[in-house]
Amino acid sequence: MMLRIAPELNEVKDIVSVGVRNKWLVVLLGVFGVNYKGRAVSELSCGERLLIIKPDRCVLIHNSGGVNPINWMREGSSINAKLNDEVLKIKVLNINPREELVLIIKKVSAVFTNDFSSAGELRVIGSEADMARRIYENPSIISKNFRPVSLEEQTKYGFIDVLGCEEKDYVIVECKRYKAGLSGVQQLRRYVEKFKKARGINNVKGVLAAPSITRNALKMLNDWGFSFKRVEPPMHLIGERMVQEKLSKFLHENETKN
Amino acid sequence: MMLRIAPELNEVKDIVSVGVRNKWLVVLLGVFGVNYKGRAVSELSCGERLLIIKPDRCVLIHNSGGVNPINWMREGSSINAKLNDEVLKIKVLNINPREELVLIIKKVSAVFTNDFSSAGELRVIGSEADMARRIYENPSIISKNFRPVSLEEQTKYGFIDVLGCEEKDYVIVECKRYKAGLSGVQQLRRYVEKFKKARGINNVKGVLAAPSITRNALKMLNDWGFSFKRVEPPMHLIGERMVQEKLSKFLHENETKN
DNA sequence: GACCTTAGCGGCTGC
DNA sequence: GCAGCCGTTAAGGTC
Repeated sequence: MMLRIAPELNEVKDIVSVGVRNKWLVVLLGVFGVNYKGRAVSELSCGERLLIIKPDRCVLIHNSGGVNPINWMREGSSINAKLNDEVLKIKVLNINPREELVLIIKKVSAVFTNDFSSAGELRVIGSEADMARRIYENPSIISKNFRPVSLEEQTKYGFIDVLGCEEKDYVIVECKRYKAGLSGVQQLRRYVEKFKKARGINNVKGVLAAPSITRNALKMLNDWGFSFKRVEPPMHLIGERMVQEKLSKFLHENETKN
Repeated sequence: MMLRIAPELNEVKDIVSVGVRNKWLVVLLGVFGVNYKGRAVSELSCGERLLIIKPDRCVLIHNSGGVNPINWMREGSSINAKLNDEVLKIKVLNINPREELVLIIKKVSAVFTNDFSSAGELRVIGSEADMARRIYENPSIISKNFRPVSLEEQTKYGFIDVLGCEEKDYVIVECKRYKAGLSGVQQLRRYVEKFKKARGINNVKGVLAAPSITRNALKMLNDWGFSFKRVEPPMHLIGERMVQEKLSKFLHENETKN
């Protein structure tokens, strides 16, 4: 572990170099500007920012607000620090795609490096896939006669969340976790059209399943002869009223399925 | 500024509380688990992680790899730390939407808090809007007879990147910065259809402008009678061969336009 | 506030 | 590797 408060830039250079070499975590709070050139070109004028270099050698530069970094480089970059002309220049390179990030560091309030071991994965409930699975397992959500056939059926034009039938008709269900918008309708439309064409049939219904839908999207849906099915968001099952026991059970079931 | 290496949890509590109260930056490297409940539900088992609380009170939890946080809360959350049963519990709350994040901290390697002033914004060149502007200003990119009429024209169904005409026909251009896919075709299709309907006309062409296009997307584009126009990515202008002077000029022009 | 879109999207999955 | 798409998407703009 290494740490300096208000260090000289040559000390910073050493700490960053050690951290990068050892694949440790590096955290630096300081004043610097950033130039990026790669998938776009960006310029970030000098100011107080937080620099993070992770063991996997991805680089994050954070402003004082916002969830997303204002600049970043993805994992596997090569990182080089060098002192010149009263500033510390950190150059970060990636190939494929070729990208370059340059930090011009003028002043550092604090810099820190330490081992940072990797830890377990996240488990999430309430995704679109959970929603599709719920429909698959409780087909009456869609209609009395709905009989699900497959889940996340792969096609060349994307995958169909739930495919099923209703008496003699095929039914394609597209799920959206929250309010459905135009793009959801377009997606459904694409699947229905391609499905009809691929099988040379015409009796294919389209259903958009979501907790709600925007006005425009509903209009478009109707224009195309599809229907909207109001479905509780995937979170519904695990809402406030749900007891902890149920949650654990759900989590466990979910886990065993993956 | 406050800092502790391998602190006791009660010290951590104090530092976090001070940092949050003063709207400072808080950085903590330690061993903890995270539970999130809000737009979804997630469970993150105990492990070594990096916690960041920003002055705007957004909260980031990072694993040792990856650009994105593994858990987070958006700005404006309320944050409360309390010691109980040999662990430090940090509860983060947001309303609208109602979300809750709970950290169970078992061990801390380092914790740090410091003022973190906000700094300037990022300037980016090479966006889709830049691409549309280039076409608007250099209409021959689309065709000899293309006459642009408007840029980013707003409609109820999304905005049209470039609208123009070719002799007696209207032309709607949808730009994509990189390889265009199915959704770009669908977008174009939507704009063309709605435009036709809104004006009660039929002579509307659709052009998808991008550096390249996927096979499926091209097929769909052709099926719908639209055309593909290969256009250099917005980065082209500012590629390797471009001298620094030109870049500065471009940056400056861009600036004066915004 | 509703709605739509982009993003240096990131990251995952299936082929 | 390409292709398509979800995401606790985030963030920004317009109506």
